[in-house]
Amino acid sequence: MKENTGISKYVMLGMLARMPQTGYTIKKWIENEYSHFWQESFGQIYPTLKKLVAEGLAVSSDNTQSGNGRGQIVYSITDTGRKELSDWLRKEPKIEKLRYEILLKISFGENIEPEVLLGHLDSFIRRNEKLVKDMNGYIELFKKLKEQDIDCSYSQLTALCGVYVYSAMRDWAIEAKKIISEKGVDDHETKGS
Amino acid sequence: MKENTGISKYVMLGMLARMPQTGYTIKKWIENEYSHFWQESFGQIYPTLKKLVAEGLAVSSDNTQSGNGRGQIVYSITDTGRKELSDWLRKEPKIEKLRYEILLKISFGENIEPEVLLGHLDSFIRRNEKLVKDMNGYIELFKKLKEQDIDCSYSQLTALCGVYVYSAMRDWAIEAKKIISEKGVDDHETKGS
DNA sequence: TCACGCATGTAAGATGTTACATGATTAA
DNA sequence: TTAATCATGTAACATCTTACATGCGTGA
Repeated sequence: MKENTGISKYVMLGMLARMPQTGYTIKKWIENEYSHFWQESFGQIYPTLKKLVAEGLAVSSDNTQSGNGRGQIVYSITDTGRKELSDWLRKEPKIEKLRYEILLKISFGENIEPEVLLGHLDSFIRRNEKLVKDMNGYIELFKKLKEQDIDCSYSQLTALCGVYVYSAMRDWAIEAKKIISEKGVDDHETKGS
Repeated sequence: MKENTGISKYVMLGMLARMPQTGYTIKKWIENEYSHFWQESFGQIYPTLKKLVAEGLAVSSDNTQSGNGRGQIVYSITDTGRKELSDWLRKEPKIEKLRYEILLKISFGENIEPEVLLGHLDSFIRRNEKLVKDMNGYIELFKKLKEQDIDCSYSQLTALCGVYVYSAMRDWAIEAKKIISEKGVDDHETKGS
């Protein structure tokens, strides 16, 4: 019973709850819509999907040679799978693992010229600006889909979270640049290497 | 040459660049000051520290029975270690791995009663409020230390980032609650289980 | 004496990524 | 015909967490 692939299992279940899908399309969804808070690789997806079937949480309709490519495998969620998913959804979420390499580098900033940090912050700002734009793009898309009676309100909420967080990151980086360039430079000079 | 323990190696180097330390104190620092953007476990720390010594990036002064406990091992960074650290600091940071379980659950929200989501968001808000408070506490502490000529400006910057991000998270969650309770409830009702 | 904090360490397992292999279809 | 995209999969490796074992010092 302790043989699951951690949370990936529930990610797959949640994706299949939307509609029957292939591992490939699940990957695409996660890349596009989820990248700002979750990521999965094929090396996780395909084995997990097989496990779901083995556990009776999904069924695979092997459409060999039907569609395109080498014969795609469409997975659908079962009732047991839906039950498993909603049980998990009820549990209080706790995993919040973030690893921001840039913050690590900033925090070790006294070991490097401030100009290097300013450079890192510049690309960080650009990256976050792009992400905010992307997220707003998704929100617009979801709004349009809603006009066609396709409801994506929950995905829209996560995109909104992206807007909030990426904007905050950008604002922080701008402020950090200001603080570093105002007083960080002479700091390093007086110390030398 | 591909035998490093990933980024943990540089985290250790950065910690030792501040002052000679034991693995235990490094863990404490990371838990307190870094938890919002990085985490390391003893299972990573101790082996990594040994590797640093093997690679000549640090030296261990084995103060057996000197301090308290079973005999602590104090590690210090070498010149080669400092060089390695600053080389790494120069490289553009890219790792940004975040896994927010709560966003996953929100995005699968249509499979559960909205009340469950509202509950998750409530504890999320409380958690972020506490974190903002903690971060502000650190900033105050760092300011006081600066009056005593102990410079923590770079750590202060990362704490500031915490303030920005956690505030954004809290604000988003408040907004999300509003959106869900305004229209999410009847949505689920019309669908049934 | 007993619990707790300090302190180090390892083994096992869980988790995750990367690189590779395969091969069909589609569009240029 | 060639490249890209669709599509599945595995093996090797890298990484990370968890649980455990050890044991001293300090204060209640």
